Amino acid sequence: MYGRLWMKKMINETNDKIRYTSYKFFLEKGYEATNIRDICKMVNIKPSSLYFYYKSKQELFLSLYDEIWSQKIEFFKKIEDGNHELSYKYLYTMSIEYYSKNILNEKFLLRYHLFPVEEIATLINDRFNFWNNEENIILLDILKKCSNTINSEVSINLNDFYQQYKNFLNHQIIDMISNSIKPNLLEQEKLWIKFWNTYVLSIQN
Amino acid sequence: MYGRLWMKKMINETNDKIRYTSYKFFLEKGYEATNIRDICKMVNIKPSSLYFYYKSKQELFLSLYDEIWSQKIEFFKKIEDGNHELSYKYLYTMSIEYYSKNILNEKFLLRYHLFPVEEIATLINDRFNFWNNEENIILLDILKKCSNTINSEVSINLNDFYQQYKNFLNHQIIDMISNSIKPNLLEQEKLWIKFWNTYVLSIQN
DNA sequence: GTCTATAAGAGGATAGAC
DNA sequence: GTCTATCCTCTTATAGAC
Repeated sequence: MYGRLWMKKMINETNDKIRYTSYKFFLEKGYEATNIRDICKMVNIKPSSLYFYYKSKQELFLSLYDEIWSQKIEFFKKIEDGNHELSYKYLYTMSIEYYSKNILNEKFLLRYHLFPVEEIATLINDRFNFWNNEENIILLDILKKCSNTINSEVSINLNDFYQQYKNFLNHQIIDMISNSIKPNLLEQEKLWIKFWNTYVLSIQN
Repeated sequence: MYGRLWMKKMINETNDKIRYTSYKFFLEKGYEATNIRDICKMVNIKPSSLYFYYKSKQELFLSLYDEIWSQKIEFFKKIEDGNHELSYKYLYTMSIEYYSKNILNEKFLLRYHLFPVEEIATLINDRFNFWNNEENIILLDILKKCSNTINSEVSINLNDFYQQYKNFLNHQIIDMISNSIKPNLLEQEKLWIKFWNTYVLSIQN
């Protein structure tokens, strides 16, 4: 279940039900197979009532899509501005914690990134580029701070490291999505050490 | 483009056009967003003609799904029965060659595995289990032969190795699908060495 | 085998009352 | 805000002629 402001939830309960229900449908059945009538049946309203909140199915979907991204960005902003000392390992640990807690959000994003819906493809693509760019900026900022705080014996090319790190994380996210299980702490530790050693090894050649 | 017997192609041209067109639609637009009318427009026939070949949209889809799996199984059977000396590295090289050549088939399978279509979910699931089991049997047979031909200094648990090997391959397939690029031979070589070294290292602990 | 014609229903969306 | 009623379009699938 994706997070929402508690206050907002109390202001308008129907809208929250709509959002929660349609999120689940868009995630599991997909955009085309999700229909307004079924959403409304779950929420116990008539279709015309939904159109009071959203002018179209598209608008409803895009609003959810943006909220998922926005929530992720906020999480990493908090890490950057938090008072915990930043390190590569800490960023990785926090990321895995976020992704395993919000793995359905990642499944949602993956679905519409890998298999775009024609009707909204260009809209989604624009939004993806925007949010992905936001994420890149924040993560590169965090990585920069990491490289400043530790006095590392290896000098790292941040852009290059970021690419490999992202690839490493993406594989784990895919595994979580397809296996529906979270890696335990020991496995995480092992995977990180393996990644780190391999990376350091590769740049020393 | 997925392969077909040349003879079969000549026997019935319309059916091949239907199969080729619907394959592309099911792959790119998805099952729900693909409609019979659009397929028929591309093939230059009327919808009622399509129902001469297939009794329903489901049947058409399932027929394509099975052909994709069947083709893959045939490839690995040929490797097993071929006269080339079997080794882990050879299997890997041949697999990558197959996957990069037929990456759209893998995208097709991934799509309906990760995001099942409700209407046909149980049917697809049964078929997936069947074909996946076939693949496991053949690949384990090949791996067994590999472990026999080489006089390896490390003794390998085949089932364990197979799991890790499959995981390793799956990550590369996902990368090919999302990046739409094939890894070059040098990268393949590097990835394999990395995988092999890490695996041997891990079983020595 | 391919066509015309059409049944039968599902889906997105709106008008206007309360 | 939520309802009833309804419009219009799209979709799978069939009947029956050629």
